[in-house]
Amino acid sequence: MPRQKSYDRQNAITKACNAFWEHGFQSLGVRELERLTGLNQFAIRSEFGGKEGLYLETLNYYCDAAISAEMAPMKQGGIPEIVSFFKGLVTPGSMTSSDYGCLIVNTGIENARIQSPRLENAVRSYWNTLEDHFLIALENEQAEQGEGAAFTPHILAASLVPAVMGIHAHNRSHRDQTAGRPLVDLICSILSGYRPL
Amino acid sequence: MPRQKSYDRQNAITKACNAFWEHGFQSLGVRELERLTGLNQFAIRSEFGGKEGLYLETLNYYCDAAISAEMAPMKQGGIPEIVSFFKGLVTPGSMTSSDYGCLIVNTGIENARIQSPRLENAVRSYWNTLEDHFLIALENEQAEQGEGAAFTPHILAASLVPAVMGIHAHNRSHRDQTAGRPLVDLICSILSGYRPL
DNA sequence: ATTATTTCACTGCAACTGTATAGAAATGGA
DNA sequence: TCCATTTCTATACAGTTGCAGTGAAATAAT
Repeated sequence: MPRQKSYDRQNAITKACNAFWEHGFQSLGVRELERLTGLNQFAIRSEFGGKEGLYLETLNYYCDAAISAEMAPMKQGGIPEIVSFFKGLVTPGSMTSSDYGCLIVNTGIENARIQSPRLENAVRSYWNTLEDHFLIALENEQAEQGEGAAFTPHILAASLVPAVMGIHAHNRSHRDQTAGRPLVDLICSILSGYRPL
Repeated sequence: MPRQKSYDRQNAITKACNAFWEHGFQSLGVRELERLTGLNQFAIRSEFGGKEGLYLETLNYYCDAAISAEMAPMKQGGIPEIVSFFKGLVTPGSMTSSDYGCLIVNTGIENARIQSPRLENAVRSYWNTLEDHFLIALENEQAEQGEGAAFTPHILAASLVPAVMGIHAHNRSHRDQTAGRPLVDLICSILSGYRPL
């Protein structure tokens, strides 16, 4: 019965994600958004609930992709998997590596003004999820090493999260997805030091 | 001969700095800027060269203040002065500690769209200055320790800069100027480890 | 007091914002 | 073919943006 849609929903979300990632939320007008995603204004409103709705959808898409592609291995792993995650932050081709930094970091900084609780929750949830993954991997590691482990999982996990933010922020600032490598190397060497041979 | 101005220039810059720090550049309209700074539109245009001119002035003010208040000690110091700098990032009352993160980090992330070369230069210059201060302090430290120092100054300096960004980003994201403390502690303990008794 | 100069408050302007609405176009069943 | 339903394009709308212009107010030297 209905007329067929002129866009592919998932494809539009992917394009919207890239667009917001690069330009931010406020700077990206609805008309430019149409152009970059292939959506039309009616679709943005009826399918996603307006610009903010579409943004929220892209945030969820980004989070899910990052979690399943980059974080997930840490749940079954230890320090080596954390090291892999950090290396992914500055490895071209990785989901979590981009000249535009990280959509969540960017949102967290921009959202201070927008003050949208929905956006705030999405951001907070992402960082909680990351910290949880770090924590699980560190607890796995601790269980493997026994009581002699030279770190406290929950404290170390809490300090790795802002390090991730800093790598992203540095990448975006330099518009270079490998710019944060020195800190990645430092973190990785510290973590490796916690893992006796 | 001239009519006296209704504002104090330095006071206006200070207020503008706080306003931009909290709200960002794009989100803060000229009319709200008037309200928050005590300036009038004519003054913003004639005295500062419009909104972007005023923003640039606040960036310079912020940079100068941060450099002289927090970075300067590192030029004559070593690792203890670097440690002090990091602690300042999460110490209420410090110039470099704020619930709104860091004006320069925020600008670096927001400016990806604005693409103003003047803003870009201000940001880049700030991070270069910080890295230079780290480098000098580390070289001082190395000179004091002799050839046995367990770090390479220019590599370590380059990795400390994104760590600073991450602490700021974390603070802003949590709207809590002490939120980045776990990473601060981690960095400080690493640095202290580089300094034999 | 008159004058020249500067700063002021106020209004106007074109461009843009996100959203809403209206009518045309497409679709598949009756 | 006609119809109900959905999506499309296009226009309209009220609100905001940064900036420019205009005449009044203030100031200090003449």
